[in-house]
Amino acid sequence: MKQIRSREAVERCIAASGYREHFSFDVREDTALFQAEAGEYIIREGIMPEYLFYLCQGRVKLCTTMENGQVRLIDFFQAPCFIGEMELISADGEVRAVQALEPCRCLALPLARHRERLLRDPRFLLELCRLLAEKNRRNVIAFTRNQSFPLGNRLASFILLTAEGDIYRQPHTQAAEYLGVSYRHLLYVLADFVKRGYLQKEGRSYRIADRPALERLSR
Amino acid sequence: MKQIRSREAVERCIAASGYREHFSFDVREDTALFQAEAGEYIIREGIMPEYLFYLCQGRVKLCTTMENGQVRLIDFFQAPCFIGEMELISADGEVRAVQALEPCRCLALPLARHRERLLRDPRFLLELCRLLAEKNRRNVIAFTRNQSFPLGNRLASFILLTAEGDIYRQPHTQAAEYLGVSYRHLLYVLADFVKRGYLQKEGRSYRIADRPALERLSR
DNA sequence: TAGAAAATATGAGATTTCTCATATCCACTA
DNA sequence: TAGTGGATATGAGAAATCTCATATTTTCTA
Repeated sequence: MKQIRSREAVERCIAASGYREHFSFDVREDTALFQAEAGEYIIREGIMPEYLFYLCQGRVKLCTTMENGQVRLIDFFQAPCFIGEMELISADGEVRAVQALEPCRCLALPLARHRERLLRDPRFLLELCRLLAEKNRRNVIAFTRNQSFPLGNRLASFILLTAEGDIYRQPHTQAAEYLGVSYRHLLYVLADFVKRGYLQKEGRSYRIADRPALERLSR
Repeated sequence: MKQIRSREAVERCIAASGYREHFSFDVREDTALFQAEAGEYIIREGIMPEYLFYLCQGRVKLCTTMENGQVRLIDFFQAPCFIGEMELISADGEVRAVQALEPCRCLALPLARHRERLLRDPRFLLELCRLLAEKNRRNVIAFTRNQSFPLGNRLASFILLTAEGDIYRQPHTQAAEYLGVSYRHLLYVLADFVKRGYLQKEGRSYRIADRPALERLSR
């Protein structure tokens, strides 16, 4: 992850993202700005992050490694949102990896200097409560909705969510895990999408060939 | 819901449940104690509660009514936990019903007098953040785990979770919705449980006849 | 108290999804 | 460079689950 030192760029991100409103003290001076390319890690699994991040541009995915070594996709987030806030508030839980899905910009507040203050800042904490409650609500809705649709629909959403431009390219193993279906079945439905002309296979990735169709399916 | 006025009973609940540790100010004096019987509502849908509750004994379920009038089960909670905290922090969201599954005792802090203070109390807010983060984690685990098991396993958990004593009696429509399967299929699997001797049908409710088997299934 | 609406129940056939077996391709390492 | 492990791929049959059709029973209400 590359730091962007241009003060002007930092200020622009801060101003455009509503970042400052989440705190009751002035965070501007100590806030750094990072740029992560697609595939790059913003938080590495198991390593307590040194910053509280605020994603102000881009999309990321959250993963964890299971006992058997398999990587499991957990969730997706898009700007604007905090990253690393779970690690901040409950230092006991495992640290899960956050990886950029496309070029991302993150504001970053160093925890070494601000952890204590954040954990005592009622404005920040109330904001966080609200965001967590909102996330909960979204999860419940997404989940209950998901359950009731066959894979075709959920896969369409997943492709649109994770595609970079027109290219879909996620490890099938992870995708199948995340979508809660067998590897085999995922391949069936992907093949079906190709047959219907929604996707075009290009080596080991897929090009979105009929975006409206996918959007219709994902509703 | 009946108020229990015995000061001694209130103090016992407060002491036994770790209630006071969630606040940085003294809540003891203003805290009331309520008793809810099975089936009774602790929070009614759409009506902003007048208290922040803290469940110190019993299990409850969270429901909401959808546009078409159907009632949808969302989640279950057991003591000790807050009830009505989502309504407190984000006053915009709809208020969802909380109903006792068995006799419950709830400590209750009147919001009229304490809302502002709670929303500015860093200790309470940090606690809440932690609980919400924990709930998130649990949800994610439950969701992803659920997805990968056939109904038999999930139904076993569901029966053990919602049974009152040895009697299972939930509206099939709600159960099917919650478990994410069709009404028809739920009935198939219930019939199968009866055939295998896990359950005994008694009129329109079911008696748990082989708890170990259900526990094994629910793992 | 008759009739309507909702919950319970069951059958039959169609879809979705799973398991297992097997083969190829690719990257990495000894 | 041969070999190993992992991801990709595909087939075949079985299991899980759905949809639709249709009764029966309960509950509510006019």
